[in-house]
Amino acid sequence: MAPLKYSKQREAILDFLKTRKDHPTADMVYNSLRPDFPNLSLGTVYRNLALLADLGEILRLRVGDGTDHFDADVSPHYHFICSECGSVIDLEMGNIDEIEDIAGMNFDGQICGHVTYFYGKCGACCKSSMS
Amino acid sequence: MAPLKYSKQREAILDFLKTRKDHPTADMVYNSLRPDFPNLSLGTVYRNLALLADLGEILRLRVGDGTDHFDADVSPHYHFICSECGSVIDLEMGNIDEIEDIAGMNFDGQICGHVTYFYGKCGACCKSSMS
DNA sequence: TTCCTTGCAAATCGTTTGCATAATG
DNA sequence: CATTATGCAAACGATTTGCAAGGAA
Repeated sequence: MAPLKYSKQREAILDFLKTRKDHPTADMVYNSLRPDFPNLSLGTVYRNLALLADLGEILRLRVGDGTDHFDADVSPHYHFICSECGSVIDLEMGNIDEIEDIAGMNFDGQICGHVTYFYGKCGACCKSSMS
Repeated sequence: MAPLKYSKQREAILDFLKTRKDHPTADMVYNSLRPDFPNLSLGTVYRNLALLADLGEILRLRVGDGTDHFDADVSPHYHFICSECGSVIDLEMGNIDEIEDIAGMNFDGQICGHVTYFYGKCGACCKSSMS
């Protein structure tokens, strides 16, 4: 559908995301890449993030803070969002796909996916608030 | 904290939400109430929805379609979002709170909540697409 | 040369906010 | 009367888009 041509901006955006585990926003990507691409435009960042997400090369996380976060780790895993500092952290946890079966029991449609975010206070915030 | 005064707009907004099971957006609330309140303003709708959500009288649902949906049913339950028609449907399903325990097992912070949305094709869309 | 991609700026969309006025307690 | 709530419009932040120019195939 889309013959897709190479662009060094897109490559840089994907490479950058792969180096990060903190799930940056479009703006963070933009600002981090500006030193290397002085006339990079925010529009290009948004366009490529959307494209990469559509291709399944990255994940778009709608964590509920108003701005989308992105993750180059597309393997199935879950995220935790700290209610204090807002950081988005990967969770290493067992499979919970059975919740789809539970959800589908009294439902007359097809469930083929779910999105789950966990909330609370992260380790760092727990420590720093030992008041 | 907030001495809260009565307003017929707020009452109408809450009453309206209670009559609906389809989780309207702010704009839907606004348009549905306009016949009764010709000079109701969208700002008032947003202000009251935010207020009611803060008070815990309604739920704000961030289903991922860019606009918030609201639900006057504040009892614990889950939602399904149809990927075809976008409708937001209540699910009657058993408790899955154990996913928080599973998530917390290898995590050094405190997990005190989760948000889960199920996706797929709703009953109506399944029927209408029996191609 | 074709047409995808970029940079830039303007436009959109959902939502929030400032302010003068109206309504509540 | 003290204050909260409203309507209106302007302001906002995140994201998208139109367009002319640049770069890949």
